[in-house]
Amino acid sequence: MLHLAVLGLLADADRHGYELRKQLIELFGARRAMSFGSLYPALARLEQAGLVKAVTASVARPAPAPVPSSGSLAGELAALRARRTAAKATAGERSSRGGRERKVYGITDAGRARLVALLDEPAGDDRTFGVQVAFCRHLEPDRRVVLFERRRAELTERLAERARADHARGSRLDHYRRALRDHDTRALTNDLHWLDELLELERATIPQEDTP
Amino acid sequence: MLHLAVLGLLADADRHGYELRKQLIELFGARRAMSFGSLYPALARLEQAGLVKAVTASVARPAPAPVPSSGSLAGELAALRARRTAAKATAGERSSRGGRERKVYGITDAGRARLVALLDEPAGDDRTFGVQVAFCRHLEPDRRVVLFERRRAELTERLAERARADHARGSRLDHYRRALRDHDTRALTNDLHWLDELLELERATIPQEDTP
DNA sequence: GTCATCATGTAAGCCGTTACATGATTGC
DNA sequence: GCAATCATGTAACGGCTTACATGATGAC
Repeated sequence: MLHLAVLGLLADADRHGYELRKQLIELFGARRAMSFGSLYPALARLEQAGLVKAVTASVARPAPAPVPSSGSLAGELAALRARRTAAKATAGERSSRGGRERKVYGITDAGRARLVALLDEPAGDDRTFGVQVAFCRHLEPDRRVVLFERRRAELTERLAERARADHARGSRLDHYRRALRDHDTRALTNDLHWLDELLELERATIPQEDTP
Repeated sequence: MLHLAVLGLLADADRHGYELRKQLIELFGARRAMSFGSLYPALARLEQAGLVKAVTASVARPAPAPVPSSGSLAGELAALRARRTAAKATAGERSSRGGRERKVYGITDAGRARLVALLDEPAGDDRTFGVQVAFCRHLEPDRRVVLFERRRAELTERLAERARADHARGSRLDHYRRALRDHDTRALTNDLHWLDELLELERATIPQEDTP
């Protein structure tokens, strides 16, 4: 899910980790946005896999003047500070604000391919489907229809399962469980209607290959 | 979440692990029901903590005739088999069907206390709130109101957050993201209405301490 | 005789979280 | 000079899943 979200966002524009998370919050809300603790390692893994590449690395050229190690801890730290300040001074495209050097990532061709593959894959998770919808413009129109219809089938199946269970049980549920169940069913039905709307619009815009 | 669900179900009646999971599926649906891989260890932990106790253990009395170990693997296995068959033959309350001996658990007083504590705790997770509602009849009426109102505040906050984000962004979202956002907002609003209904009913049945 | 269902458990692993370590810059 | 925000990372841990091991019983 994280990979999907990161690749999806980077498909729009190059970004650094911190920025990525802010976007995640804006798009999915604070509680669904992954924490830095998983975001940064994920970026590193994606980079290693060649799906993403650092565009503006804090390159820190071979160390301007290597600063012979004095052996003292304070000296080492001072050297590090100096190196960083230097890097900042020379980094042309940096905006004036911000603390540490950013590491800006961009998506690669392999990354784009991966993104499409992840969008095309069955969701598994409810939240994953939401992310897929958020980025589904990167999908071919016909694959988008498949995505929506797969989801539709899944929700229909859940409703059927629910109906079966309701039938089996003689509706011996207390007030709260009944309220919960009814509400869930309504939510499921709303989801289904929403999908139908999406599908209708999708089919209206792509009347593909119907002239024999 | 698992602890809450298990304690909630055992508060209704004594059950064994396998049965517990079937109930979980019926109540929350197959995809939200925890797997055996987490259910059995959870039961063991709850038992150790004294929140649950084995009611019908496969007691396997000190081994009817200890069967002096022959040293051969086949012999050991045969002995085990015999012991099990014996246990089955003597277990009075077992229903005729089923394979292995069941381990039926019941909730203890400490377990009931824990259940109420877990119901009273802030949800954290959306799914946890659902489980809390399913078992909230074990809560005192006034605490139930607190549970619902806390949730109400949480959802209201999410809607506000969303409105803020919508305002900040000049609504530059593609079709799919806008559809997703609108649908989420509608779902949130429906949840809020549902909670209001629950709260209204709750207050109607308990007009507590209003005569000064 | 073999398949589905009942029944209990263990082990490995995934995916995420919180908490910590580190530090620059801006605004009050 | 202090807090907030920007910025990147690591380490420990949690909770759940899958896959595996084991086996009885009934139905077909």
